[in-house]
Amino acid sequence: MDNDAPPALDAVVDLGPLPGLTGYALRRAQIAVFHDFHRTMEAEGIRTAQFSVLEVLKANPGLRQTQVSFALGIKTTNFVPLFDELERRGLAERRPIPGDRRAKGLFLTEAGRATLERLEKLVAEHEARFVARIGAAGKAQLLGLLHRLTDRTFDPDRS
Amino acid sequence: MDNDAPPALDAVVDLGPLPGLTGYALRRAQIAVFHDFHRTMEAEGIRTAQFSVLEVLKANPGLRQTQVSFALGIKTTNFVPLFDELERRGLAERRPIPGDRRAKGLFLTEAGRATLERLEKLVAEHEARFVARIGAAGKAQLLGLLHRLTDRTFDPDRS
DNA sequence: TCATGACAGTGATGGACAATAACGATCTGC
DNA sequence: GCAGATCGTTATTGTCCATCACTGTCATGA
Repeated sequence: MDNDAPPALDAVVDLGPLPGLTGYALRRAQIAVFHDFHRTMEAEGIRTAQFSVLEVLKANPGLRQTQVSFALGIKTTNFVPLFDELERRGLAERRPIPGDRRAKGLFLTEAGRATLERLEKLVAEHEARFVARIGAAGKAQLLGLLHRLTDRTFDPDRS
Repeated sequence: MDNDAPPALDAVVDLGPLPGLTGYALRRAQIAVFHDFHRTMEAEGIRTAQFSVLEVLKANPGLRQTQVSFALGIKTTNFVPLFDELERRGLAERRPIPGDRRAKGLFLTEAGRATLERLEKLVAEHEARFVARIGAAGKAQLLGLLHRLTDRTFDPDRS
């Protein structure tokens, strides 16, 4: 008897202290949520960072690149190709800023506004799936805790 | 009159619906926590994935690569160089498994065990910083909520 | 006025991390 | 003993984040 058990790839593995670590739990949850987000947005071909840029543009038309990328915690360097893509797809655009020829103001296009409306519906459904899991109260609690964690954990920036 | 105000790079920017989205809040928190982790581990030169592997090995000596990577949600493909590095640094090792010449069992070395003990102290301090922010009860709540979010959001795997 | 330094945006590049495709060696079941 | 699955590996690709170096523009003050 006794085969030594064919190793069962999904055998129960003791993760030790990992499940009790904030960072580990956060990472797993973030992966799960983003995975759902990506699947939700698959048809539209929009990724998280792109979506967040569109939202910021909607709320603050005319901001310069520096401001948008700073607000979202994206290096301006990396922001460039990200926005290039949005511009290439006709969802947003750079316009010259009257008083400063270095800077460029960022705006949604009409197509961008329309697209964003569709996206927001999808995001609402996406979000609803999580509320279904933890309840509205749970979500409120979660957001509160996360904000307390995030808020100035370290100084965010350029020295 | 009226200068149009020098744009103030950290001017208040309206993030629209983003702060209310689970995924956005999670991402920001995760970045903050990992940033702290990286700074904490900087001296030891250990990254999150490596740490998690070491912990799993400590809790389950002799597991095969497939099992460890599956348990941690890492593709075996990507697991290889990760473990190579741990082996190169003498913290862990692959050993042949008696009944199966394809498979390799993974173990901590003595050095690995010693290192891990130091790491765990650092991680405890790291963790304590967050408990200081949200309290022990807050952390318990947070972990509970995160687990409920994570747990089978989508089917976890291959296929 | 013009030289210097700061600033906005861009390009090129590299590291960490995830995913896919394909392969050699080995095991398993029929 | 052969077909098909499994284990580990290589190679390759794409995304994300970071650093460095550069251009063009501005602002200041000597």
